[in-house]
Amino acid sequence: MKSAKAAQVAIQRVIRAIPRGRVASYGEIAARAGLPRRARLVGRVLGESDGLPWHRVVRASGRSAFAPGSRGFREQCQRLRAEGVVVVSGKVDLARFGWQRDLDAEIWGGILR
DNA sequence: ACATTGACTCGCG
DNA sequence: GCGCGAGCCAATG
Repeated sequence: MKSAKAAQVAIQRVIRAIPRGRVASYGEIAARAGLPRRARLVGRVLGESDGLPWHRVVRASGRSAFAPGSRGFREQCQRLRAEGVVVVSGKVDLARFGWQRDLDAEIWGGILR
């Protein structure tokens, strides 16, 4: 049973699991929800559901999915910075704040060893 | 059933 | 880094 509703629930669950101070891409979320190639579906669910940490979801490039300067764009940058995420030129460094691509430990571990 | 529409992604130039 | 085109797929009319 792979109903659309089941997919929606799976996606919501994954998004709620994104740690504070971290971000994840649409494709990443879809994959983690067991729905490869469903990035657009993630966007749809975000728009229809509320109560989700939508601001922690960005494009694969690290940029916001909202148009630069738009309401949602500014709101997202603001919320992210509020939880410690560094946003440079409307972009997040996935190597440092990406959820899955958590190179943080390895990078610093290597330098500070 | 067909066409359009995206909070997307990737490869090319 | 930016624009373009192609691939993608559920929802909508």
